Amino acid sequence: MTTEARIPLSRERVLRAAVELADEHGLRALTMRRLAEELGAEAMSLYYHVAKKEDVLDGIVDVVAQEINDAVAAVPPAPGWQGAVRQRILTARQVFLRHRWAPELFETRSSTSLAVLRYYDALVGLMRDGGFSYDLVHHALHALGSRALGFSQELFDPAAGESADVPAELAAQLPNLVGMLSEIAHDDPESTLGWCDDQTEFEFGLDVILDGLDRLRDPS
Amino acid sequence: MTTEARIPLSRERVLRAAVELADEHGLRALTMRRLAEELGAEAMSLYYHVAKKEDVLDGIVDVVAQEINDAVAAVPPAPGWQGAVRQRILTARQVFLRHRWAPELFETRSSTSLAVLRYYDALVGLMRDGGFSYDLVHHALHALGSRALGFSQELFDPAAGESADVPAELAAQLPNLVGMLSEIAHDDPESTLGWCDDQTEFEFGLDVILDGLDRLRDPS
DNA sequence: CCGTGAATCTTACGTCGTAAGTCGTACGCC
DNA sequence: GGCGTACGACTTACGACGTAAGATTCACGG
Repeated sequence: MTTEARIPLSRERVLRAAVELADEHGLRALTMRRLAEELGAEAMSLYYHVAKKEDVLDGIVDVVAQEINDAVAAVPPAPGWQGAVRQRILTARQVFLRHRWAPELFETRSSTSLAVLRYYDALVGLMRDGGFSYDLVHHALHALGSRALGFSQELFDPAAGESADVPAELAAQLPNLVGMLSEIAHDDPESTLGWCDDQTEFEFGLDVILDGLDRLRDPS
Repeated sequence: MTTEARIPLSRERVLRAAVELADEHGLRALTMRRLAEELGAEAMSLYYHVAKKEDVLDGIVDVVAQEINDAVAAVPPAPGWQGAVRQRILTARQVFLRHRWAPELFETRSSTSLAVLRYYDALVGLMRDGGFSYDLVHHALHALGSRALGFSQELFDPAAGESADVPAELAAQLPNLVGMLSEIAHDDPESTLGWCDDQTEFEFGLDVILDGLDRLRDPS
């Protein structure tokens, strides 16, 4: 079944296959052996093009970051610092939605991918143009956290409770939470996924922060 | 060297040892064999008290969450919804500072530890008392994200650049970032760690969000 | 035709989580 | 007191992982 002609391996091809593998089967499935198999090669052959597995992980972070930079470059900037930053971040978010495994990786990597730095550099530029001091930009980046890149870890409730039957005895211990969940479920009849729309919530949180930052700029 | 009398294993003892091991040597050192060794037992013996490694991880998340609940319970509540929430979150943060590995674990676990739910329940209660609708509380939890629990992943700059020598050619590609970093370094003579203080930044971001949320409450 | 160097494969080691089975010992019951 | 029983721990073993070391293939210029 070696019908595939004979495309030689290369760092690029390895990283591309790694991204594809993670997209389709998750980060946990991304092992050197599986990756080699996907490329029709043996595990050890990858090591000629890649230093070690960590190098692969750093590499695919960089691939995604470049994809983000390409995406934001393709969209004409919205007016106003806040519009421009908002648009940039939401555009970046689209890329993360295509690579669900990426947030976890971005957060655990201590690396500093050049592409990521370029992304941040442009973001800093937009804020400077909007009248921010370097000091405020610095605070702003910390305040935004991973939101600056376009994602915010859901660390609660994706399917919390599965709507129905909390064990009742447990529900009594969590009156406020149960109250909130039941009311949200009512008020939100045709929400997209489960009982809350990630995209809406992401934008809400983002706007709270951007509005707050806008008020902290030098009075104009 | 079996001088230790004969304390029998138990789920509790296993989880406690796991937390200790992670505290001292990091999450990566937390293997079933190492954990058993720490307890003076064999790896497979742990499986009598614990289903699998995932169970251990879920377990230590719960241990930390309980520690958080104990900590917040020991502090008399500050006045005002904003003060109370702020204090609660900063108190929780102290616990994460004692367990640096915990953020990563909280974020990757899909579990819903009862202790975590209790923490959120109380938080919801504080906001309700402050006049929030359930709907706004729901938005607020999303806006806060992991900040509600007391941490915000640093996904940039911990030692970015190491102060000195960016390769110069690279620096030219990142004018805004380089400008910001150099100025921050000047303006912040005796910062605690590196060139930016995590605690200060965490509080800054938290207050931006809390102030923003306060403005969104029903007018009182 | 034959080195030669780059690209790939083979083999092997140590570590991990854990399935399956074995063994010692404390305790209730006759 | 003797003894089955079952709880709690141990032994052995397997497959998957990352990767070190060395053997092998192959295209190409002399």
